[in-house]
Amino acid sequence: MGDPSIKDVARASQASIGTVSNVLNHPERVAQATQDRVFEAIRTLGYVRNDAARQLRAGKSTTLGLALPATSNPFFAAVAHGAEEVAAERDLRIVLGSTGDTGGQESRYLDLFEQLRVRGVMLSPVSYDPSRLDALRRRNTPVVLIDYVDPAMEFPAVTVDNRAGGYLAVNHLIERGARRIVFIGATGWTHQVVQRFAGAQEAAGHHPDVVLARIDLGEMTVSAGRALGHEMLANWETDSVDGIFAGNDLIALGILQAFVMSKTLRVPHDVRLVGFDDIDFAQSAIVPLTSIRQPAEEIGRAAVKTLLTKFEHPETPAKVVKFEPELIVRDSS
Amino acid sequence: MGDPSIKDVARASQASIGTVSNVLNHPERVAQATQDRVFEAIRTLGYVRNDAARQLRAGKSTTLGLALPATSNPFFAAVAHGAEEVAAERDLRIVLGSTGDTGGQESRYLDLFEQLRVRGVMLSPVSYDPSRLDALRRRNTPVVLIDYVDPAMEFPAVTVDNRAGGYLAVNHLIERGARRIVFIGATGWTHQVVQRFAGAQEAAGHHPDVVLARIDLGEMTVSAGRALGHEMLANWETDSVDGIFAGNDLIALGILQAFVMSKTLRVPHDVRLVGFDDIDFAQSAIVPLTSIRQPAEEIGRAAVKTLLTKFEHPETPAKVVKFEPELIVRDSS
DNA sequence: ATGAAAGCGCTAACAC
DNA sequence: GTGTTAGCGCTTTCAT
Repeated sequence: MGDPSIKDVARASQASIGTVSNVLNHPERVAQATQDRVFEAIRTLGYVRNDAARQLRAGKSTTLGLALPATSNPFFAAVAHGAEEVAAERDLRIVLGSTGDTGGQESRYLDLFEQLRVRGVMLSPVSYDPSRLDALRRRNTPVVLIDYVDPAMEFPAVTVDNRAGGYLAVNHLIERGARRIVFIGATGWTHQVVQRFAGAQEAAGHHPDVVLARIDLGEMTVSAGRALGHEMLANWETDSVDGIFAGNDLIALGILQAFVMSKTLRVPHDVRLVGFDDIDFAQSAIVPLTSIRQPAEEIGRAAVKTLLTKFEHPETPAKVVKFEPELIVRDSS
Repeated sequence: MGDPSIKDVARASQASIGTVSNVLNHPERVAQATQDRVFEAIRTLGYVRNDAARQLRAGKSTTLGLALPATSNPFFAAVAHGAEEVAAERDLRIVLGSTGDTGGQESRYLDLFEQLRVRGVMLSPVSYDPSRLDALRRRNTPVVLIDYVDPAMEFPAVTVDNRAGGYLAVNHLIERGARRIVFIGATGWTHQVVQRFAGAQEAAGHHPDVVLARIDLGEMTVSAGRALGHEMLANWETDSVDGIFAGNDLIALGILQAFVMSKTLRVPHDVRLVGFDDIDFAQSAIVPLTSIRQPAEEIGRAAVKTLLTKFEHPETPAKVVKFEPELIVRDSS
């Protein structure tokens, strides 16, 4: 037979099911002696509340959906960590989804969140589809965008000024003497990457003698970066590139590794390298990595807080929380 | 008003509730024309299945619980990734919990899993409590242990031979000439760490001239390692330590960083350093890190597969899948 | 091929 | 303080 239900507890403790429910949810309404009997029965039966039944009854869940491009990237892991921290304080749980750099799983997780009737959704969109989010809004599920501001300003957002970050990175590269710079992005560009490149272009635009190229990877991982690094080495023509701005730290670390292993190219002597995110491992890299820092945990915390505000004041107009990126100079540049 | 339910769909499509349900779950029983009408209504109404109601009716969920010590550690993130991969193939979803190095949240997540009526639990126990797991077994929820074999062999497990890993690490250190070795663990030792130390002791035991000490950290993170590194530097007496075996790569990377920054201690010249896990970032470390590799994603995949087997053949006796760790020699030793 | 109805476990409204 | 009951949305007999 199945799990003990509230009905079994009622029988065992000689109370009605309503009373058992009250013991659990409004103990102050129940006599002490009854409570004792009920708790005793709960213990001996090993009763545990059935969350599905509760939720069905309540009509809404106590879960938040969080969809991020790549949870294995320490940057996003930190965002999730910050979010969990705040959520836990309110006894909210988080269902975390990894949508993939290319967003292939994005729609799948949104489906899941809808089926789960999550109380709110936090999404770092890869393939931004407003109609998808409209559906959420029609069911009154608050949505917060992470690292994307929708042009119509319909949804609140928590972002970092990626464009400014891109500017900082390339401007720094130029100040350090780089003139032939390449930006490493990814095909199926996420909005973030587009913005970083835009900032990079702006910085390069101020200097007529600077050339800014770009290369797209299939995914923004260490191994993709490493593969690219080896490829660049194989085709290296002296002076072809003297500055690299990697779309994220994983790529930067991969490239760095390839260069250092080969021993033919020194960083920063031959090529200057800047990453993005400033993950923890950037500073313990083989050549400590110059990077653009984003406050990962804070972003996660702010996203949950925005949701909490929406719960309490549904009519709050969409607000954008914007963090400023920071250039962290280390040895790689 | 709330979300559209199956009832609304039934009304809008002039079909009964039962028929709508059949369209969704057993389309072959329903005439094509009816199906078309139903799907049309689903679309216009924006109907989405209510997972809570489904689950209540079914009596069980389609979710797996996975509790790991620290999801921000790339090693565990990779384990989770492997698990998700296999789970997704079977349309199972995973609720991931971070129990904390000290296991403070372990019980909390087990509670959650019980309330959720998850179909199976994967647990890397920090504070192993058999009675807690017995409760799960009484409700016929399969459990797989990760990186821990319970002495009674009541639960299947997926493990790496941590003891062998510890042996490999210290044996290697000794072969490279280290004689005064220190192991860095954590208070509230997890079973894994205990085993690693046991293996370390065994290796040291073969060499009468080798001294093996140990230091415990509050948590096994990069910053805890870095703090320890600075402390060690401050109290450095020449020749006091010539080999360090860190309980995991995060600690090793932190120590490494402290040493390299100070420039007074060279790795491996003055101290040889070995980590554990072989996370991706170990090879791009400032001094590429020698480490003991564990097949993270495979562990995750094996855990889910073990659960799947239990679903299909509940009476299968508990089996232990054991992976062998591998010494990866890089520059730090 | 379709419809009617029971019931999963729970909470809240109401009656006593 | 305690008990009774309706109903959340769904799937599944069982009739028709």
